[in-house]
Amino acid sequence: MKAVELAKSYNPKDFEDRIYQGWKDKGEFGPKKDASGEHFSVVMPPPNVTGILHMGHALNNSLQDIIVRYYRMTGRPTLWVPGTDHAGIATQNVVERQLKKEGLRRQDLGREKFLERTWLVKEKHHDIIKSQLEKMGCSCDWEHERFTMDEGLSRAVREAFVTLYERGLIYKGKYLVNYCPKCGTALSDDEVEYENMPGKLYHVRYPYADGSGYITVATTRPETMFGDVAVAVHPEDERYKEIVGKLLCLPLTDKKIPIIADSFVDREFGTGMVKITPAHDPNDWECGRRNNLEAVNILNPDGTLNDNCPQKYRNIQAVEARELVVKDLEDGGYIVKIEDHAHDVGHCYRCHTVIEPYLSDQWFVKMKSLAEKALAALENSDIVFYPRRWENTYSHWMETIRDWCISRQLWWGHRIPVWYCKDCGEVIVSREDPSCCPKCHGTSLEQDSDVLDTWFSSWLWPFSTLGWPEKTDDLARFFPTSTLVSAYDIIFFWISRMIMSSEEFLGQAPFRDIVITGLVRDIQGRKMSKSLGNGIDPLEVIDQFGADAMKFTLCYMAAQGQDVLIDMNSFKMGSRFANKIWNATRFLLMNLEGRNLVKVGEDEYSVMDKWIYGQLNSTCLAIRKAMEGYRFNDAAQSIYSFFWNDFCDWYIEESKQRLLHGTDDEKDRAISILMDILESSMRLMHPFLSFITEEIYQKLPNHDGDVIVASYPEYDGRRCFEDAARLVSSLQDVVRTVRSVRSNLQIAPEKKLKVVFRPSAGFAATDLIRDELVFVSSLVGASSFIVDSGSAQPVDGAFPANGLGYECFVFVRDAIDVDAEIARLEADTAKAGKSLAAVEAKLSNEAFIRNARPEAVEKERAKKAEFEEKIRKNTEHIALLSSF
RNA sequence: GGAGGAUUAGCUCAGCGGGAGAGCGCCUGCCUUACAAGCAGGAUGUCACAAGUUCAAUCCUUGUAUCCUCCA
Repeated sequence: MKAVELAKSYNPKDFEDRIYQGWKDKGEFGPKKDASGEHFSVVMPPPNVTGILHMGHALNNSLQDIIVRYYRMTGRPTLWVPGTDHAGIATQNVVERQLKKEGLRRQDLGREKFLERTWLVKEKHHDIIKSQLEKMGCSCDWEHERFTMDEGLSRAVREAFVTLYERGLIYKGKYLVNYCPKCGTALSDDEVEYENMPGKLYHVRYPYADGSGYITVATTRPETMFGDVAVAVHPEDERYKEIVGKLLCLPLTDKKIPIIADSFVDREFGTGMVKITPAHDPNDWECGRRNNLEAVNILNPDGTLNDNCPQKYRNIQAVEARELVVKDLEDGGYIVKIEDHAHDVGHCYRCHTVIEPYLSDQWFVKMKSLAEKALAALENSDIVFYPRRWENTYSHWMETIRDWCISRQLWWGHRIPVWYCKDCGEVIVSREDPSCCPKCHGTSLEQDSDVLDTWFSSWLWPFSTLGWPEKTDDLARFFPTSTLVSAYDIIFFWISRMIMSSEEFLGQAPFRDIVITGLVRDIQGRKMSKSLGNGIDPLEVIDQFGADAMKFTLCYMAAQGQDVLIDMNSFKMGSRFANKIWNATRFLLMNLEGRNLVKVGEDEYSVMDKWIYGQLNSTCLAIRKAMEGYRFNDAAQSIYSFFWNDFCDWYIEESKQRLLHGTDDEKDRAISILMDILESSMRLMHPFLSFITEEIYQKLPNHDGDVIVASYPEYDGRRCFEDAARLVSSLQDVVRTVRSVRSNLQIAPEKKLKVVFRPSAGFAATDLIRDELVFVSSLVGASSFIVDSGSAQPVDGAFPANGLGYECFVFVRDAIDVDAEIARLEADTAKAGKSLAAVEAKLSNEAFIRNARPEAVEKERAKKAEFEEKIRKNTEHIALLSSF
């Protein structure tokens, strides 16, 4: 057999793109036609089509890719559906910003032209996103790619809307919505972000209508007083019991408003009296509804005061009107005082403009019955969150859910499938575009101008992408999906709603396992954001370290649900590991020269062979368990320590003896086992380091097809080789002990010394050490390594060291720092003394002997013996050293 | 106001009812014929604080402190 040449250093750019293209060309990402068993399917949380993927996407998609590749290799029919989201407001904002640079508004183009332009922007950004996902190595099935405004998904949106309407779950109503004046649209409650901001609290006198004095109310927004319809006090507030029902004069107007009682009033806040402005405050809105109060809207859609206000203030922006109103109130003697007052102000989650509560016509979904089904799904364990603690958050949201405002005053999105007949006023809600009014047969129909909230399409994602409402094969085969991986910031927006829609339309949960990842933050724990400039571009990471290094590092750091704090340097970890894999492979492939691969039977295994196979085997088990619990960091750590610490540091090192100096037969057997482990390792590591393992796998003489579709190594209970594990562990201990002596004495590596190894009677690894004498000698730099089980060898003048069940004597004649070594031994003895005292205290405690598990007691006894031996030997060694 | 999370090595973080861990960083020595992106050795911790449960607590319970997030 010929050696295989590998480039001298690991350079992911040499092969990552090529490998990805190869997988794509061969159609490896789609579900195998002949795969059997339970399906495994995942839908990718669709990124906003106008966004560039950030590290959060990298984390999320890396984890999905790991899961998907893992299950694909276990042989299950596996599907990962990619796609993008039309992101109504965000995308429309992008296009409007472009227009603004050209001095245009969307109205100048008109709806149709504007949408044409938006589609172009969408296409461009979509291509960027797709190429980013490809660069990352995501093994999603591009044949199944979807976009929320695809024809099929649009049909699903209509089906959902009309079905809900038919079930009486959709209604249009006057409602106080969160209105973003900049985006010009209503927002759902969840799309409002609150931020504590400085403001003022104005204490204003409202005189009694009968002239008998005045009361004082506190408000942060005096300009809304023209919309006041009442002043409320707490019903149990003793101070104000007498005045409930009295009328007040609204200053600056000739309006009369009553004093009412409502328990939502906070008695401690301000004067304990609040003005009620139902059209401009959510709490007041609720209060107004409870008390049958009119809602007086005082704003125009552009944020100026309207005709419900006195002439003087009309058509002035609210902020300016406030100053004017305050001045007039002051002039009229109505202001008692003005205090600084910080309070939470709602901002648009897209453009961060201050939200204005605004009374308007909107479409809503009644959420109560939907939420009940979604809650039941959790109670029945149809869905499970990883980690579990998110289940509380989910239930709480479901229990306190409010109706969902789904209309948006935008152009980019799914048009609401409602038409109004201009002739008879009939409202038509239809799956198909109607050509005439079903009631009067008039043909002048006008479609509702609003579009639906983007989440109204993405909440259907797990089944709309599989063809729903059609009864497709995909739907039958891959629904419900298996696992959803998402960050916690969209549990409410998206995850919860998917569960509701799926329960409502398909009668089952859309997925079982919900994996909630942390957020990616910078090294100081701050969110990565454009304004801070602390973002890390995944493409830059890939450029610098490779996609495998990025994925492995993220996986290694993604402890269940914890935020991931990273900087550029973090990725060195994955990069070094990949380099290690590369070089270990390079070494092994070099050694193929002139060799024949042979089958080595289990009965021919050496202890070291058994050990490495056992380590491989237990790693398989560890990974399986980690994957089942979505403990990605555990899986990554298992792989890392197996490949690097076990395979490279010990097994390959041990093999070198035979590889370099063995007979042909020994060399053949050595390389055969090495190649076998390497081949298994590539399969084992492939989900976590996909490109490098494929690149290497293709070069292995013992490979079969592509690793991406190879079978995943399975745990085999019969191949644990626990005895070998114990023996090798002892051997490693001996090596470390001698090395430590040398290192402490600063003996140069090239200086070979005689070592006498003196095992105590019970030491199990004596035979192994005899068998591995050459290996052990080379590792400890011994000129001769004498196993002295009968204590026959003189050790006078040798430097002593002890370990678990043995002593070593290193023959070193050069000047050594005896004092330092004595000090070290004394410290060690003191530490052992402490440990011994603790153990003895335990053992002399009757309660411990009585109550503790027998194994625990046994272990303590063993520890006691161990510490005693250590102290005894240390004492001897100190004496020995003192005589130097 | 409610809920959740965090507090372990210099940094970022795992972990666990019975002898404190990883990566990075640091110190020392090595270019040992795969890898200096490497190898070997080493130092560093009242596991936030206080009570309780337990034979045994870094781990479980409660409280306190500090920090973070979400919801209202």
